[in-house]
Amino acid sequence: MHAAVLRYFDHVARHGSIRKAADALSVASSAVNRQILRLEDEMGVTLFERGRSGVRPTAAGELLLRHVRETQNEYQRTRAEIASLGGTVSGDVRIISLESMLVRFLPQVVDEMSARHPKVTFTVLAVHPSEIGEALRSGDNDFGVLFVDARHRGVDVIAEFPTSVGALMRPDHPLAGRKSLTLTECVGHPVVMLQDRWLLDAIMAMEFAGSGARLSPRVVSNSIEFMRQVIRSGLGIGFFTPIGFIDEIRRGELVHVPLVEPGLAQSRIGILVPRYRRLSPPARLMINHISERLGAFADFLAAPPRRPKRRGRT
Amino acid sequence: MHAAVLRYFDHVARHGSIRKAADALSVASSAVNRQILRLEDEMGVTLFERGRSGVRPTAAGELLLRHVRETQNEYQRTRAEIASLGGTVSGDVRIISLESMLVRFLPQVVDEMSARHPKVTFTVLAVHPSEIGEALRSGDNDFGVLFVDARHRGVDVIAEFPTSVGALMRPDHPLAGRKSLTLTECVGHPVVMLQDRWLLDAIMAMEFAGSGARLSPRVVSNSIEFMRQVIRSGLGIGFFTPIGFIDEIRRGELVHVPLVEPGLAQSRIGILVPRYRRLSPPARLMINHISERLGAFADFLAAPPRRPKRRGRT
DNA sequence: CGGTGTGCTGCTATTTCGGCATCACCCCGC
DNA sequence: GCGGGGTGATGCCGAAATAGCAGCACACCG
Repeated sequence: MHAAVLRYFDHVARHGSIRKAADALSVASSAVNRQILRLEDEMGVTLFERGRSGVRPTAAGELLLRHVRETQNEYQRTRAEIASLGGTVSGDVRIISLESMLVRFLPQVVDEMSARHPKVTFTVLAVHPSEIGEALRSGDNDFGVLFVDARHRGVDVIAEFPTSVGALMRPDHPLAGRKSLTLTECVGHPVVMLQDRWLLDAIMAMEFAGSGARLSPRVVSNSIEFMRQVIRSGLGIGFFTPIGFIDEIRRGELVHVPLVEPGLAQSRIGILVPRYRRLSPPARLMINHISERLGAFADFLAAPPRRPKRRGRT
Repeated sequence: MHAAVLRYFDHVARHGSIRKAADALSVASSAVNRQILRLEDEMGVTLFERGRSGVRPTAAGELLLRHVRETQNEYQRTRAEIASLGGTVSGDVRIISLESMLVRFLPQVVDEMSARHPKVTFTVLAVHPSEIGEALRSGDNDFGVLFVDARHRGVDVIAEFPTSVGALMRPDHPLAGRKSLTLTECVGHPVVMLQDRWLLDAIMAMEFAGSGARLSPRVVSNSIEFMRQVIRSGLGIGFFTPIGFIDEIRRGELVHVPLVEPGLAQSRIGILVPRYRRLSPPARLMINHISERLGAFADFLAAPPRRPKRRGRT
């Protein structure tokens, strides 16, 4: 429905090059070039600065770019809404997430949603904490499953759940019997650490650094899967939210002891949506589903993991 | 830049007929028809119900229509924003207004703005009070200069000014010397009245009706210009905000005595914008200018003509 | 100095689009 | 019943917009 020049313009801006954009679009570069020139003529201003190694949007180009991308996003959302009139929910749901949610939680939720609504597609991306703000505001994503951070602006938290960040260890670890722990109590026990600023949010990094606790990292990695194996081998304690390890905890292979550090106790995982963004029907369904599943986990964690009795939902 | 089918689709919905829309667009009806058919094929749903006497949007059509119109509005706003980068402000400012503002106030403001920014065009419409909500929410208009009414939802009041609704009369009228009046004090004096629900807002109609004051209307009309002449002839008292008669008041040809009826004292004229609407640069300028001029009038009315004082406002 | 990258531009083929005439249908008034 | 005027849909054809190909001019780099 929308003119091809919208896609061309968007791609050129993304690739920073007319030829690369044309390549990605599978059209001749001359076609893309002429559309851009015609567009500039229509607008009466230059939209790209021509450099020796490509093009870069001018101020006017940025403005028009915002309009073009918003139009494309709204078009997709409108199509999904129209399709949902016929009873079948369809469209693409775009989620940005904490890495820890990508390990167990979101795959399961996506699987369930996908079975229930076969025509819905999913795009789930892990984002670097520094890019969260831009990723939410750009309009490219529907919502995020992230740590709630008051520093985010222009973002609404439409559901949040307490997460007990805690020490993850084998059941035969000396500290495994404790009901709760402080970081200082962990001093002396070997720990496994995450790579800086990734996986765990910057808030937690600050808390760990500011607590004054001297933890001796035996293993450092940025792979949660690697960490999982390391902790199961008994090489040390890991500090995580339990969500990525829910299966091991249920099976009794790992024990999660909540930390009672004052700052960490308030950690919350929330569903964050860009303010003023209209959500597509599948996005709304997905949010409902994630909320439900997160609530179930919160219930499970509130009840002692000794007895793996099922709380409520299926 | 945008595909022609957007305009076609919008016009067809507005006119309720493909042929009429094609006529308004100055294209053959077959062209418009084919574009609509192609659009429906692309969407996979019927967008119009074909009736005996034209077409009517289906639910899916309404959804797409909203997207199309929003896209067109945002495009105009974006163009104005790009144009303002070059220093010259341009674009169309769409205002809905009280009729009383159209008589003296807005023409003057438009004239001043038009002189300062020659490339800005203006669309100023008087709207029936019952249509204010829709007119603001439809996205077709930038803002309204209207009585502030708490019943409006989804609308932000970004500036408001007290208006002293009062009795308008010749200087030689028996009541002309008063500092203030109540409606009951006007009983016995002939008055000229406005036609119901028009010009004066519904609030005021309620107030007039509920005050129990029995006023004898000698002349009833819906034309402010006609009222102006009638009052100047001394046929009676009129009840208006002074804005439409500011020239006569300044020249001493008419006197405006504020009413102290409890409900009426709180009347305010405000600049109302649809919530979440991004304003184009000329619209912002126009709002600033109107605010300034309204503030000047408020000052003029607060202090007798001999001593004009300024209240801070830019 | 050629090699590779960039954006731009004639030329030509193809696709799309618009205009005209026409058809089929429906409703209303005579 | 029967035109007349209204509607949207279609076939045909010319015009306009678009895309593809090849090539140009320029800038960088080793």
